[in-house]
Amino acid sequence: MSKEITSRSQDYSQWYNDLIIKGGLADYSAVRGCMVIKPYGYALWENMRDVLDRMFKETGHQNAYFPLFVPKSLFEAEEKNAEGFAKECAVVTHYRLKTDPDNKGKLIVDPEAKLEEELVVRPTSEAIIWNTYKGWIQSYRDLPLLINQWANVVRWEMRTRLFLRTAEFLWQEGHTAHATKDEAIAETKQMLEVYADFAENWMALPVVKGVKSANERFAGADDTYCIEALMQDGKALQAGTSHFLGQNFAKAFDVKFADKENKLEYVWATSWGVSTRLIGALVMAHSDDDGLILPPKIAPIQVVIVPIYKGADQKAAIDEKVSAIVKELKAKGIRVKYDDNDATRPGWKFAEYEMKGVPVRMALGNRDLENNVVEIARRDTKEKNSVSLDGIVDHIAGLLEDIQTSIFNKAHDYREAHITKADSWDEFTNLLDEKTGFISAHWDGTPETEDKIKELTKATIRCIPLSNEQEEGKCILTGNPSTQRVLFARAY
RNA sequence: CGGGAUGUAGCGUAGCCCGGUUAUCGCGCCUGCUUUGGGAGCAGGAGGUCGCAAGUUCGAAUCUUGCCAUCCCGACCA
Repeated sequence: MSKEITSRSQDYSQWYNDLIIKGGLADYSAVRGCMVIKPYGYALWENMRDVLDRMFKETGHQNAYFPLFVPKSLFEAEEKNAEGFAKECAVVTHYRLKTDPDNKGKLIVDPEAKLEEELVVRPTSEAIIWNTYKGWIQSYRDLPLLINQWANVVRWEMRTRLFLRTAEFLWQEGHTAHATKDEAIAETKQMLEVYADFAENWMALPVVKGVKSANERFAGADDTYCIEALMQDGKALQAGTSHFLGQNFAKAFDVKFADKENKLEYVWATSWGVSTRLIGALVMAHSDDDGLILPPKIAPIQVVIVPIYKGADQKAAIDEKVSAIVKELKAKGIRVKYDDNDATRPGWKFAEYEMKGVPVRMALGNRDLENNVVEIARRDTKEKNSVSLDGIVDHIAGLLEDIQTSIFNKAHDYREAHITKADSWDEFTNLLDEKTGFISAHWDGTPETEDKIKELTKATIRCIPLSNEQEEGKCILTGNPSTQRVLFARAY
């Protein structure tokens, strides 16, 4: 078995899978298209979830939980939404098995137990939630209604990839109801800012904030705002979306409220979500050929301490020193692991924690104790230094901040270097094939042109950046007049 | 659902073309001793319906047919 992580130049897809499996985040499962998130990967998700959850609550949201199953009649109420997801829905048709009379020890679906109405396993929860909101909202005093749910959803994808696209995935979905259009739009934009803040300041993942074109918009939304990230292979990844749903769901589910003048109005809606896909984004944005590189702020283990010793006496001396350091680090809120497992040797541990992306490693042996120092290695640059044990805790705290900033800057520099303007079709296609990344180009604004470009190049419009400057130009494909550049890329 | 490939121990594989003792090798696993500053060494050991089924044959991992599963490339997608 190869102990090396496959070189990214050879096979990016293989590189990505190796990172996740060898980094201990997840495994393929026995179920088609589904994955098992292992404890280390789940700890990472929990850290991300905790930060996001706090941000949601700080912006006035509450958590709730809605059913996994959506009756088909409810699911189809909002036509565009239903159509958009129809092709990837898992459907429950029966509620019982029975023993197979012809095949001992086997079970068959009991044909007697067919459901009157099929249940759709939620691919997203707008339908069941808006059906519920109908009963919760009567007056403007009930608004705004600001709810988030942490849940799993199922989308029966043809082809799957660990974290990026699995048949079942974990996510959060916010669903809000508002009295006015402006308030709903403000909510949509606010949550986009929350996502961008989380991506950049916690995941060290630089993102472009923007609006989707009509083709890429969420089924049932009037506008889809998104954050787009760039992976190290030059492909874009949608990292989060925030939808302004207009009154589409209110009308589909007949959710009206009495305003101050006692007039009945449909409510205005938003929904927004991020998923375990963010972990995939993290992996592809920061890792190198030696394994994962996790941002300190969300890494399950921020510091690992590896003892190096011969015999019980040396071990005892190291244990004593380390327990004092661990206590101090924990007091500062630093997540530290002392790996004194005697079954594996130091070299093994070094490689192991590098693959897991632990930001800082301390190695402490007899030699160090004599000199009152410790060897500190940072994962991102692989620099190793001998550092005095006096004031070590402050040094580590500073180092963690440095690493957080440093990996953000590295990803940011890469992203900035891969946003390129194209002003002719040849330039556009060459950039896509040779340089990759985001291509900033003029587009005539029609879905037909976007489709044609996708057909010819596999590139899609990732977003129309919010910070876009208005600029006269000609569409890259048709030459028709255009007022602004949009970002194209090949995407996951 | 179209195109391509692959199924041999927990993982990765040799053997298949050209049928013939007890199915190869590495990693991992178990026991013991020695080790421990970058994936340890030695010794011993356990582990197999060769994807499933039928056929050809004295004899099938190997040939034939059917089925199943998985992976890769498309279409679809957070």
